[in-house]
Amino acid sequence: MEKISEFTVRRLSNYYRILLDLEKRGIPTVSSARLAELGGITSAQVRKDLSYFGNFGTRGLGYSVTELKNAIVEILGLNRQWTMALFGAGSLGHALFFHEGFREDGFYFKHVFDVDPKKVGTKWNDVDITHQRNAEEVLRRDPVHIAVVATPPEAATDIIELLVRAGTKGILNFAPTQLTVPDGVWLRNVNLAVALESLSFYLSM
Amino acid sequence: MEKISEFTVRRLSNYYRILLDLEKRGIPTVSSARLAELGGITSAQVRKDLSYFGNFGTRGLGYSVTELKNAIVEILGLNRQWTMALFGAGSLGHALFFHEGFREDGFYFKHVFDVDPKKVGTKWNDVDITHQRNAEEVLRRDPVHIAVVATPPEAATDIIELLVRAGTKGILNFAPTQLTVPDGVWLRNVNLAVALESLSFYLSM
DNA sequence: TAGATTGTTAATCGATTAACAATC
DNA sequence: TAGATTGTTAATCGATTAACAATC
Repeated sequence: MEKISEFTVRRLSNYYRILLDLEKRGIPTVSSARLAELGGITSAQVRKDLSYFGNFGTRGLGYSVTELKNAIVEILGLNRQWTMALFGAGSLGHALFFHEGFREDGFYFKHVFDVDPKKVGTKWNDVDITHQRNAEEVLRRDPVHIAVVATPPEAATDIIELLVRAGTKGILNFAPTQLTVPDGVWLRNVNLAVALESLSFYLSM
Repeated sequence: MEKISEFTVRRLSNYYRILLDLEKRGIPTVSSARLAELGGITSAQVRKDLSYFGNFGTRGLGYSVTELKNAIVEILGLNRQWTMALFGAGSLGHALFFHEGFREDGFYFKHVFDVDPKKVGTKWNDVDITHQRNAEEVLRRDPVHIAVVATPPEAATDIIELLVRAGTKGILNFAPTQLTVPDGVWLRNVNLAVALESLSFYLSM
C-alpha cells in the first residue's frame, strides 16, 4: 500500500462523521462535490483520498452513503472493539472515561490507573481504579490496544516507558511533554494549550 | 507581515514549552540544533520559524533561553489575559474549566453556560453557571475573547451563530460538528475521536 | 584567529488542485 | 444519447530541508 499521510487519515475520520449524519437523514447517495462542501474542502481532495483505498463510487452517480461509510469503517479499523487503559483519574481522565462517543466508535476502557490513594480502590462504572505502580503487571496480564495518558506532564515519561515495556502499541497522550517511542509504537499527542495559543496568536494580529 | 502558517504557530507553542522547561532547569542558552532535538524536528525548521518574526539569536552562540522565551510569549500573545466563556458544563467542560495550565498561560473563564436546570444557578469557583438562553445578552454586556464549546454536537451550530452575533472573535470547538464562521472570526476544532481513529487506522495496518 | 552557529536563499519534497478521459 | 461524476495524471502550491555566507 502507498504510504498514507496523517492528513488523509484525519479527513477520512471527517468523511465518516459526515456520512453517518447523511445516513441518519436518509440520504442515499452523495457526490464528491457535496461531500467536499460538507467537509469544507475540494472534491478533488475527496476523490484523491478515497483513491488510495479503492474505487467506491459510480461515475455519473456518485457514492452510496451506506457503502462508502462501511468502507471507511473498514479502513479506519472501526469494525471491531479497541481496548484502552487510562492513566490519570483526574478531571480530564474522568471526561475521557465517560465520553459517549468513544464507546459508540468501539473504543472502551478496561483499566484505570492513578497514584492518588483516595481514588485507588474505587470504581468508575465497573472498572477498578488501580495504583499506577501495578500498571505494568496488569497490562502484561491483560493487555490493551491503546493507552490514554491524562496525567500531569512530569509523570508522562515514566508511563510511556512502562507502556513500551508492557508492549502497548498505541498511545494517546494529553500531557504537554515531548515523548519519543520506538518503531512499531504509535503515539498521538493532543495538546489543549496549543489550540488556545493558536487562537491568541491570530487574535493578536 | 508574511503569512504565518498554522504549522509554524503550533511549533512556536512547542518551543515555548521547551524553553520554559530549560529555563526552569537553569540552562542559559540553547542552539537551534538542541531546540530541534528536544522538539523532534530539524534545526533549519527552528531557524526558519523564528526568522518570520525577527533575529533572536547570536551567530556562534545560539539563543538566550529567557530572551527567546519572552520573544515567543510576545508573538503568541501570552503577555496578557485572555477571557473565555465555556459552553457546556458536562464532564469535558468541567475538565477544561479546572485545567491548571490555561490560567497559567493567561487564559481564564469568566462565564459558564449550560441548559441543565440542575446546573444553572450553581457555581464553579466564583463563576455562576448561567442558562444558555441568556448567553448572547451576557456576552454582549460582558464580552470575552474566546468561547470554548464543549456541548453535544447538536447544540454547536446554534451556539456558533449566537457567538458570531455577540461579536466573539475566537472559538475553540470540541463538538464533532462541521462549523463555518465569517471572516474575522477564528475557529479551532479539537476532535478527540479523530486522534483515536488515527491510532486504530495505523494499528490495523 | 578558529570553531560554532545564525539567518536566509535555493533546492527538494510532499500535499493539494486542476483537468480530463472513462464511463455510468 | 447527453449530462453527470468518478478515478487518475499532471501541474501547482506550499512546507521542509540543505547549504552556506555572515558573523559572533
